[in-house]
Amino acid sequence: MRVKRPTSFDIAELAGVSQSTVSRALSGAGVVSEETRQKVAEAARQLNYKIDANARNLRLQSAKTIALLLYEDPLTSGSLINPFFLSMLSSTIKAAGRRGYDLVISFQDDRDDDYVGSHRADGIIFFGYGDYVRYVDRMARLEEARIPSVTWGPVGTGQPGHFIGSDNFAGAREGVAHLVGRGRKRIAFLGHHSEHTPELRDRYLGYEQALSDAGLPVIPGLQKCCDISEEAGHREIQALLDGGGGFDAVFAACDLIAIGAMKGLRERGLSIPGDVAVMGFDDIITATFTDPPLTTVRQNTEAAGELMVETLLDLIDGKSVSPRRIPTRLMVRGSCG
Amino acid sequence: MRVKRPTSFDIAELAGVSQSTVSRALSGAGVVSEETRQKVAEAARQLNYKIDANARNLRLQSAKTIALLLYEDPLTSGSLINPFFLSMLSSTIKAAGRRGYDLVISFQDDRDDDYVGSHRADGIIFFGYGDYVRYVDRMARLEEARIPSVTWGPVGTGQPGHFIGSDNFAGAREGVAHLVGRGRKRIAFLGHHSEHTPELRDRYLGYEQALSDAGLPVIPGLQKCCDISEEAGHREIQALLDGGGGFDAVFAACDLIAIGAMKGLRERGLSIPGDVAVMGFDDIITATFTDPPLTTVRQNTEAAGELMVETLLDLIDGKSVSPRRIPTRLMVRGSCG
DNA sequence: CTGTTAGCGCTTTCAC
DNA sequence: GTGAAAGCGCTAACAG
Repeated sequence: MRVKRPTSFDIAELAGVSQSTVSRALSGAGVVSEETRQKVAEAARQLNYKIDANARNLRLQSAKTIALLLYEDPLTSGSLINPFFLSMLSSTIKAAGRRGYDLVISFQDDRDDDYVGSHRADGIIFFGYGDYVRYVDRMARLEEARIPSVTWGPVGTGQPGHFIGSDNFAGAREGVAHLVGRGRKRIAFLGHHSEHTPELRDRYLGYEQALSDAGLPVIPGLQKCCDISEEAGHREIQALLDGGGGFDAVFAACDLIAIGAMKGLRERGLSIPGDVAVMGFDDIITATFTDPPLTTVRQNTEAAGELMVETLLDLIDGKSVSPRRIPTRLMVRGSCG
Repeated sequence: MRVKRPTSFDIAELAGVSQSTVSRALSGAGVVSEETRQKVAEAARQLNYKIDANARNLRLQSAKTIALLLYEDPLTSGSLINPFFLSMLSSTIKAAGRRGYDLVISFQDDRDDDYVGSHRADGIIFFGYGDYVRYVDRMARLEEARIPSVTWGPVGTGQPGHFIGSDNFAGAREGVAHLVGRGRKRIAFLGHHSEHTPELRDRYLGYEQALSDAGLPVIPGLQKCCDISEEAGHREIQALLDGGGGFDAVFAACDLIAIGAMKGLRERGLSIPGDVAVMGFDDIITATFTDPPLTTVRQNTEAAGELMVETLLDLIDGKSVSPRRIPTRLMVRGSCG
């Protein structure tokens, strides 16, 4: 099955120049006369020549490739089925492509230093709602091994590593302020808020801040730990209702939770937003198609992918980088009145 | 930033053997005494040695990598936001990983022969609801260039290339038969059914077949061309209703369309499944969380990823392969009564 | 069972 | 502006 592909020597012969000239002409690097460049380009086109990536990368000691490692298994955990990540994935791949980088993807986060150690990738991007406490050691180790890596998520935790993420605190604060502005006073929170998931904790803190801004108390019992899934949202809203309810709005840490919660509310005969307003976070496509459409805090995935790749490539080039928070944007639809 | 990484010579020196012995010991290929193997393994561990992928692949003229090319752009087309593909993506990556292959992903389908031509990948998997007519030439060209490739989707079109896909015809037939069994007689179809999208056409044909099986006519005007998105489903169900309605069930070519259609029906005050039963295709996670939960024809993404990778690797090994249809499974929930 | 040696295809000095 | 030659780190004959 393997087919003999042309090498730069074949091109050289056809173009009547030396192999090194072919390399110079094609890489655009060295100085080559315009005439020679033309000849070489034509010969390459004629033989359908492609530079051998392995040879090139071996010589250059690089890979022109970024490894994208995902914390969680989308098939078993459900977390990554989160359409939000597909959107992130796409923008990241495109950002890398624009800079001539390929992306290899793996769900086995334990292969981190394998990729860079073997020159299969030049750096790593980490993705997913992981347990960040578990990853402190890993980050420290990668840093020590001088493996360039960027992690999506919690910015400003002070732990080792480089981070890019949304401004979760400000986003949540703005969202909950909107709820307050519509007259809601007893706002529940659905999501984790421990140190293990700093992104969600920031959203929780934004929620608290917005209440405090408005002089409203954080009502005990209205905060529920909740995994990132529709199932969990569905389950926890029921727990909240079983616990006596007493809320007129729900701020969910992500859209999937919000969607599950809406299902639970409907099942109990509560109207949205009449009885309970619901707000999400992320702005996945489905948010437009819930009933009513979901008001939510949008994360800018386009900017996110771009910034992560840019930051990683800076790191690979040895430049210094700083963590960055990407602004969110409130998308007002029908679910909050 | 670049760090000097140990080579097999460093390992050889530390272990007190020759470099080629290191290679043999680590690749597991050649014959090496158990004692030597131990020594080498220990030395490698000690220096945190990783085989250089570029050197290895250059030597082996392979890449141990599969390129996954997606027909459409998830950010602009919306089609790939289709959670179904994330599920496929995940199972494919895992199947490849189990066999020691990495996956590079690109949304630029025009880079097809670049990947294999440059030895960056050993073969290609194509993905997405593309316009297959446009791809006949491409497939023929890849075949001629002896580039191993497998395409997800339409099995048995007779066009060049190797295909793996669900049994769309049988799945649709079973689904519509279920609808008929519940007493529905005027069943609309939402989706494309041209030669450009053979997968959807097969679903359409299954729909026709089920009606014919039951002695029911295909009622003119109840079939609507519809893109693969919630937006389109929403739009086209309205067009159908504006055109006079007259249907008691909708068979949607995919879940996203079904979800959009449900929204449209609700907006017109129609009850599901009371007035209109709705059935989808794919079984994305969200199907469980619609109101009512969506009855749908499930595609087996686990088997799909496994089979695509297996087939591609056979092709790479020069083995002959045959197209395969993967059985679907009807998931009965609430939306069809 | 192990060591020596010859490349894989490319980029990049170094001469000219 | 171009050619000759070295060598990136590995695997696989080939000897011994």
